Amino acid sequence: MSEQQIVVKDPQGASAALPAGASAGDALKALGAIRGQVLAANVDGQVRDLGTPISDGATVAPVPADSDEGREILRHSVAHIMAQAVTDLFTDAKFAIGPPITDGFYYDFDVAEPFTPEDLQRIEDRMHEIVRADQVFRRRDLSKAEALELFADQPYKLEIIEGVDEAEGAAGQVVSVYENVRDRDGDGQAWVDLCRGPHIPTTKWVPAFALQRVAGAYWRGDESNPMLQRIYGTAWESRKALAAHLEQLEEARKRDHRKLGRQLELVAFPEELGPGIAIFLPKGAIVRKEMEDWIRAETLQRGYQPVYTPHIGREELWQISGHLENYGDLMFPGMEVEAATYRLKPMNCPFHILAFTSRTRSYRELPLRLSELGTVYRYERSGVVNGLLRARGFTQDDSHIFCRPEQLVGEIAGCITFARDVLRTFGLGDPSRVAVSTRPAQKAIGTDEQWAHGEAALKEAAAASGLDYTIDEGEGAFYGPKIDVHARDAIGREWQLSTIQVDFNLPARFDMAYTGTDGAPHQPIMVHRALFGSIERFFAVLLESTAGAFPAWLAPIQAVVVPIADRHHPYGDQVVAHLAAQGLRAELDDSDETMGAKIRRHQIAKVPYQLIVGDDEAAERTVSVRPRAGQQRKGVALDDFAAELAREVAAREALPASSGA
RNA sequence: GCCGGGGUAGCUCAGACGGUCAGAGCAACGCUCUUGUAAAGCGAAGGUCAGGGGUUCGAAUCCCCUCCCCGGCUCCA
Repeated sequence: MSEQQIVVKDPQGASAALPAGASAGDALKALGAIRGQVLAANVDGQVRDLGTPISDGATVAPVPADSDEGREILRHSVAHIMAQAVTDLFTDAKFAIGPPITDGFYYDFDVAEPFTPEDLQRIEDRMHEIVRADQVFRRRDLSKAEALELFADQPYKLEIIEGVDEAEGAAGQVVSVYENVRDRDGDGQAWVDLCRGPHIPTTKWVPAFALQRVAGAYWRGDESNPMLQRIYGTAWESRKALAAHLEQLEEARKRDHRKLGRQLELVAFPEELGPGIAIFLPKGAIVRKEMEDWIRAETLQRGYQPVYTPHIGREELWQISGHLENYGDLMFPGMEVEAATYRLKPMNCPFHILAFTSRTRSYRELPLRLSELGTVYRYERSGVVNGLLRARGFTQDDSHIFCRPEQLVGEIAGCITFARDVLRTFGLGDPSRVAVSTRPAQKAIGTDEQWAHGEAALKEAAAASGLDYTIDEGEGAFYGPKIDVHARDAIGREWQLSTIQVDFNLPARFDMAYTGTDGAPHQPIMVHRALFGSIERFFAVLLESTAGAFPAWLAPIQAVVVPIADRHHPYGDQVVAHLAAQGLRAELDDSDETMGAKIRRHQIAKVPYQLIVGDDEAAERTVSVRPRAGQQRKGVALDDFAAELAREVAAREALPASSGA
């Protein structure tokens, strides 16, 4: 057959002739496209194994190991290797699914006893053996019946195979499996897994991996299903990339807001108080107050009106709103008082609605934007509480905008702009992701038309913002669709912060109305929005992103005066007074310590500026300015420094993300 | 809520086959030192070993229950 030839080309148009039956890998070699590590080939827009036979006229592009696609293939392959190692060591283990995920992979197993850390080490050792054994990944296509027989003792695989027909229709009669050929010269003894692929050519193509942890996970993510044991791992295109990733994880651990919150004396979680409830200590309270002052001023400027509403109210309110029915599990139990039941508020919405309905409203008042830093309480399940990121009591920068239908898109657009301004001001840059969430499959109230209208308005406003957005199908709140804004922090992690929600339902449930130009009552549309999301969560993100090195305008102490000897205390007091007179937060360190110890302490506390004062400075009315990061400047006139710092604070300058880290 | 791992002084941690195992460093307190750029010296003090129950001659150590924390799952701002 060698006389038969096929021609392949690369996306740039270069072509090469190959013998018939050549593989994708052969094609890449012929095209000169294998440079460095290539794990797979993109054939006519589909990622395939290097061993896939290719047809005449195919366009073939390499999938490099250091691309997102390449890493996914690598991680998925390592997941198979892990599953093989587990089944080697635990012969009765049933295995479920093992996909690649962001930065790694996992595989779920059903085993009699949960894995121990020692097991993890054994599994990892066995995986290294498999990698060294240079096992080939070979694809085989089977009929459904063949697959059912092959996996007869693997109930989870059977369940997946059974589902194939429904998912893919009559054409989906064929399922694919990948076998790891364990003995290259031998009888074809292989470890087989149900899989779509693609995979790396052989196990020795795994440059670097590590197993990380074991955790319980429900089969198919449903808590009514049995709990499986999930092993998480990570794999990279090089040892260096793996080391960099592990280092990044270590950096994240160092920045943990619970740890920094304690070290920097910002927040405390006293056990006596109960889980998920935080105390803001004086230093943390200053940072929070600056955040609150900024958002309050900004909110007023954008035409919102402040309201204050209480923490508790009669249960009837949440019956009307539907929260009790749809959200009841997350509410603290009722308090019986004078034949009525009161509840802590899990949301501020009904109270803002009551502010609206406190009298008749005219169309002239719309859009009516009510705003509050409202503290809410949610009975989060015990296992989910996580410092300030997931608390049982937290404060939302919550606003509800009541508007007419034709105002809706404009109001949403205004919220998106506002959300971007929040992120930029706090040094988080532009949103990393904007997602429009649509109607949930279950537990949703309202008509299809209302949902469609809300979703359309959100998409229109998102498109108008110029930001790319994605659709999160079925992720909306029970009362309406929403836009979530995500931001990336200084070490690359993504957080969901702002949320903007459209709601036709609560206005109806509360019989809200305004008088229109026609003199008749009309129902307003309601927009819920929280831009920080929760002050506590945003605070935590800010803390982890800056590693505690807050920009000067947020720093609890902006400048600390370090006197060289006791005799410099009077001048130090003058410096502090001078700065304080300009509204700056300055302190004198008059503790009984050496200067070196003081400097070290304040450096660790990430104070933006240390002002060293001794005989020279006192005589000349200057300070030696030792910034948290960068060069020290001696002999700076006190007036000049005060003016500089005041300017920096007023401008809310965000420091470079790396400073002080 | 579920699976797994934890809880020793304010903080970080040692001690754990049951028997001088109640320990260290830092912080806080007292005294001395008065300092020119990331940790001065000395002293005294500090703990129902998360809480409760059990096994034992004897429990920080073994067993059970509860509380709290951590990593995940589910859920979420």
